[in-house]
Order: sequence, then C-alpha cells, then structure tokens
Amino acid sequence: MLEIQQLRKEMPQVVEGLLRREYTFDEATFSELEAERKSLQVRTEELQATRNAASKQIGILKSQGQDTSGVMAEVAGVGDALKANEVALSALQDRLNSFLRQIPNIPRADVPAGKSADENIEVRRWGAVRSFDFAPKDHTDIGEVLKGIDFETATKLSGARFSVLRGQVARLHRAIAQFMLDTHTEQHGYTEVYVPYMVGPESADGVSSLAKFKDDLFKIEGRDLYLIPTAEYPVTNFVRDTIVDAKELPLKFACHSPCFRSEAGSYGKDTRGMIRQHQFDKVELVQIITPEKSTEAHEELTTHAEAILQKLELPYRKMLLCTGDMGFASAKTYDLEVWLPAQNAYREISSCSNFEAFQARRMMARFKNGAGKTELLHTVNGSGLAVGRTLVAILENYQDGDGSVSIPTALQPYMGGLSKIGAV
RNA sequence: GGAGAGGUGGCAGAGUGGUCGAAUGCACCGGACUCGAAAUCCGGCAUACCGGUCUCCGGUAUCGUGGGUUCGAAUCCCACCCUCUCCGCCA
Repeated sequence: MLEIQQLRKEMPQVVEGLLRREYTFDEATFSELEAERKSLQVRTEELQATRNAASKQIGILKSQGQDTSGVMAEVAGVGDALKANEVALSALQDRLNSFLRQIPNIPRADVPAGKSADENIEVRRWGAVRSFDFAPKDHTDIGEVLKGIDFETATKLSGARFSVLRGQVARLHRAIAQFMLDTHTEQHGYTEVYVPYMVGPESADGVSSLAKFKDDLFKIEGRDLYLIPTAEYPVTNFVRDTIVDAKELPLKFACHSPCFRSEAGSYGKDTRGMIRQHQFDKVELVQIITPEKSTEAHEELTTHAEAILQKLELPYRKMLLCTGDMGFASAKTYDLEVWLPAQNAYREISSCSNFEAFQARRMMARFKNGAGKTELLHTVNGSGLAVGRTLVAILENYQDGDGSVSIPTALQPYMGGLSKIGAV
C-alpha cells in the first residue's frame, strides 16, 4: 500500500512511477473519493464534538443536581444526523481503503522499465555450464530411471501438478532443505522458524493483495484460512500490528515450508516434470529492518541465496527484473536462474525482493526509532532456495549418462556420505 | 465434544453509566542528588486519523471484534472471535 500523504502531495511522481510498471493510476477516482472523504469526515467529527460537549455538560449538571432538559433538547437532533454521517464515512473509507490496497508498489528508480521477462537485465553469471558427451536427460526421465519420481501415483492421489518422491531422491530432497537451512542459520545469521501452513485473510492481505490474488491461493473449505503460497506469508506477518523495539532489529528468519499455489492461469505451462507444482518446498529468507538498511539488506540477502547455488556448484545467472515482471508488492527484485541442461535454459530458482514500507504499511508493522518516534519498517525477502527446483537442477546437472547422479560435495554429509545415487 | 473463567496501555492490574484515553505498580526516557552507580525524589511516557494561520493549535476515534440501548458506554444488552482451566477424545 502506498502512503496516502504521498498521493496527496506528490501525485505526479506517483503517477509517473506507476506508469513505469504499466499501471495507470486513476487520479479522477482518487480525487473524487478524497474530496468526499474530507467533507464527510470533517462534518462527522464536528457532530461528534458537539455531542461530546453536550454529554459532558449533562454529566456536570446532573452531578450538581441541576436541570438538564435544555441541553438535552439541544442535542436531540444530533443523533440521527451523526449516525447517517458515520455510516456514510465508514463506507467511503472502506472504498478508499480498497482503492489504495489494490495499487502496486512504485518501482525504484534503478529498476529498468519493461513489459515482460524479456526485458530483465542480466547482472551476472556464475559457474561454467557443463558440456555433456551424451544427450542429457531431463529430470523426469532421470527420476524414472532412479525410480525416484513418480508422477503416475501422484496423479492418482491428487491430480496434475503433484509429485511423489521415493528412495534416494526423496532423501536428496530432504537433504537439500536441511543443507539450506543449516547454511543460512549457521553462516548467514538467520533464526530458524517453523510456522503454520495456513493463514487468515489479514495475513494474506498484509504481504500481497488478497482481493487481487486470491485465485492463486488454495482456500480451506468452510474456514477463513488459506494455504500459504510461500513462508513469506506467515513469517512477514510476525510483525503485523506490532511496534518492534529498534534494539531487536534486524530480524532475520529462515523458514523451510511447503508452498501451495493454484497456478491458475498457467495452463499448458511447464506441464512436464516438477518445475511448476501445486505443492513444493522452499526455504524462505525474510529480513525485517529499518528503512535506511533495506537496500543493503536486499543485496546481502540475494548473496545468501546465491551462496547456496555456489556451494552446490550449480551454474546460475542473476537477473534484475524489469518493472513489468516484478511482483505486486515489490520495489526491486532480483531473480536467480539456475541452468537446466535438458531445457538448455536458465530457470528461476529464487526471487529476492525489497518491499520497502509497502508491506509494513499494510500490516502496520513499525518500530521506535532513535528519536522515540514510531516509523514503518522495511521488509525484504527471497527464496534461499526453492527446494523442488534445486532437486531438478541437481538431477539434471549432475547426471552421469548411465542413469546415475552424482551428489554435490556439500550435500554428501546430508546423504550419509553417498557420492552418487544410481539406477535401481 | 461437555462445563466453567476471562479478554483494559510495553507488562501487571484497578475501574461496573457521566468531567475516563483510562488509577496504581513495574518497565522505559529525561532531570535532581552522587566522584560514579544503586536507592530516593521530580517530570515525561499509547496508537491512528482529520482540520488549520501546520517546529504549534484544535478536533475525532480506539478498553478482543461487530452491532444495539442511551444525551453519554471500558462499564448495560446481543452476536462473533480468541485465550485459559477441568472433563472426554486423540497424533
């Protein structure tokens, strides 16, 4: 959510900033709502003040045993007018609020303008892409040879976009998550957290726009709960409606959780394999910090995600997303894309964003600054990394042609010392 | 699932129709005392929003949430949510 003060005072800059991400700000509706809000609010508060003064007067008179009928007659008409104004004001504030909550964040000045992922900018590449002396299989075929990925059973259980993992592949999947969590907690200073996998609407609307994106979420039948599409939802909401002591900052959390996404609108995309699933695991990194630290924290958090790829020796590139490819709440996003030999392409494996105060304003997440004033926090988060896609990347990049797959050195301790898993 | 208790400021806790945004204590921040600290004393100390002649003044709202009664609600009524205790069931 944008700051309403900013809209009142710096409208041209806001309009221009949003236009860079192809969002046309509806100035006419805004000024209309604002004008109406102002007159209603002023009128309502005047009536309330009148009523309060009269009521106080009645209280004083009664305590002195004096007659109150005069004052009573004076306020007699106030009640109905006040009620009408209050109802109208609250309806209008609801409208204004939902209007504001569906406006996306303003991209930072250093975010390139662009319409789609094609216009993202490559910041750098890391790692040498391996050349194979055989035709590399994709992870689906490798999984089949290893008898480790079973889409058929998953489909029987739950339909499309689910997977069943077995044996050493299932173990590898677990090892990857453990390795990531350990790295972030032991080397990057994050606190491990375990969280609910369902959240209420306030939490969902705190980090994104529930009104806009509820179709992407799975809702629990008969309950006002949503399955989380990322641990960002519960973890960021730790600070919703709270004022954090500046001494406790920065808050750095690492969370391994499953993620559930309906993938509405992605029909026909990545239908083969486990690239795009309704359920996948992810280790999420979240930092909650003061405004002046968020730029630095965002860069730092991205390197924490990169560190995982480097330790696993997986080639990747770091992309600066253009305005058109950024998420609703983000002011600036880096994507990390891992090399997948079977696709002969880099594919997203992490997304690291700086939301500045956008989520904090939605959540009323604040801190007391040095001067003792409350100020909105900044939030930064990123995947460190998507576990399922990391599994895919390892299977494909570490395949050995005979159907076996080598285990990256960093993961071997998590695999009971195994250096290779072979065909069953 | 059954029975009961309760939700008040950062925390503890008083307040059961009127000058209550709310006593008191703790915590916290200033100041005094002190060589310094502790103790003590003095003062300050919620949040959000609105208006204006906008480093200041004025106003409004908020005592779990939403409605109701009333000139006036933390206080009375209704509904809902949540927490705790006991019993039952259960991984």
